[in-house]
Amino acid sequence: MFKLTRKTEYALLALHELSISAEADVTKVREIAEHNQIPFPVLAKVMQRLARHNYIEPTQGARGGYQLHEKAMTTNMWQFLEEMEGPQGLADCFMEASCEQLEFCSIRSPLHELDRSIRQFFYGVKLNDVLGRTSKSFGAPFISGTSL
Amino acid sequence: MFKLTRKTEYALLALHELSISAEADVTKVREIAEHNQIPFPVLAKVMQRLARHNYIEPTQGARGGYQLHEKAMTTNMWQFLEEMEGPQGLADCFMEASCEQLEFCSIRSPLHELDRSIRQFFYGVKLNDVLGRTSKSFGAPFISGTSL
DNA sequence: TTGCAATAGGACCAAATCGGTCGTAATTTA
DNA sequence: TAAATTACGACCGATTTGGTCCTATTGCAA
Repeated sequence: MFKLTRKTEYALLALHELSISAEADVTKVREIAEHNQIPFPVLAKVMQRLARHNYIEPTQGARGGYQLHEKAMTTNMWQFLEEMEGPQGLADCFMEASCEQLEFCSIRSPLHELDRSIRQFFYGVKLNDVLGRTSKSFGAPFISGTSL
Repeated sequence: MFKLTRKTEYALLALHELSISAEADVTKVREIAEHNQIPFPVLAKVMQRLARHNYIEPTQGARGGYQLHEKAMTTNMWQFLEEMEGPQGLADCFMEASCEQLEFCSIRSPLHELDRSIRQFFYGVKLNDVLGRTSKSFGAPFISGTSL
């Protein structure tokens, strides 16, 4: 239920590699693929997706490659995950509008509450945190109003 | 990435229905299936799984059915999810032991930290909370040590 | 004791998702 | 022009998921 897809892992690895290379450098996909043992064609498409969402800047042609968009590093993880893997949520009825038995669903309201607090949690995590460029700890999240 | 499987939803619906019926009653799977528009054979197996993990108590034979184990209501959601859907984690290397490039992985440590804090979050959510039998709110979880 | 209603559980299937390959354009440098 | 690189769609195989079907097994009740 919580596993990152392979492509999201690849995206994180690639962003990490870009983040530790000199800002002025363009890095070739092939290099990143080799360093991280990722099949080149797969990573290539991951990079295109990252570029479409402005996490990185492509340079085409020979001597081309990608550069990091620094501002992407402060993006929160929920947005990142949705841009990498599509709309997220505990249940379809929290993403698409419809569920036939919406009105009869006995657990919708508490589940929706849980869904919201998961989102809140991930809003607070920035890409930077996950790329290990800070020494910050996520700490132990807690639920206000409930006993742990 | 975060979606509950259908079977987990079914399990929650069933537990909810058992939780609002009289304690002494045994409830038939067929009833629960009809009330919630769940295919009977599917729900039947979900119930068996719930029983195996002691969330409910089966009574076999004619006039049989299931009863809620009250103590299950205080089970935390992480345990519940793992018992319904199997081992959970952000990446395989946090569940199974091995990953070929473990030592080279540049993002393992921060991801592991994130994984841990997600677990902590779900440890704090009890089945009771998700079944809507309390009016508790999950509140907004936060990450200590990071700026939101 | 026989028949029915219920849980127990395995075998199987179709659809969706996921991870990956391949082929072909478009773009830029040398 | 040739080579290197990103851009992108079509396709494939494996796995997961949601579901059906069939056959025990158990226990109540006529």
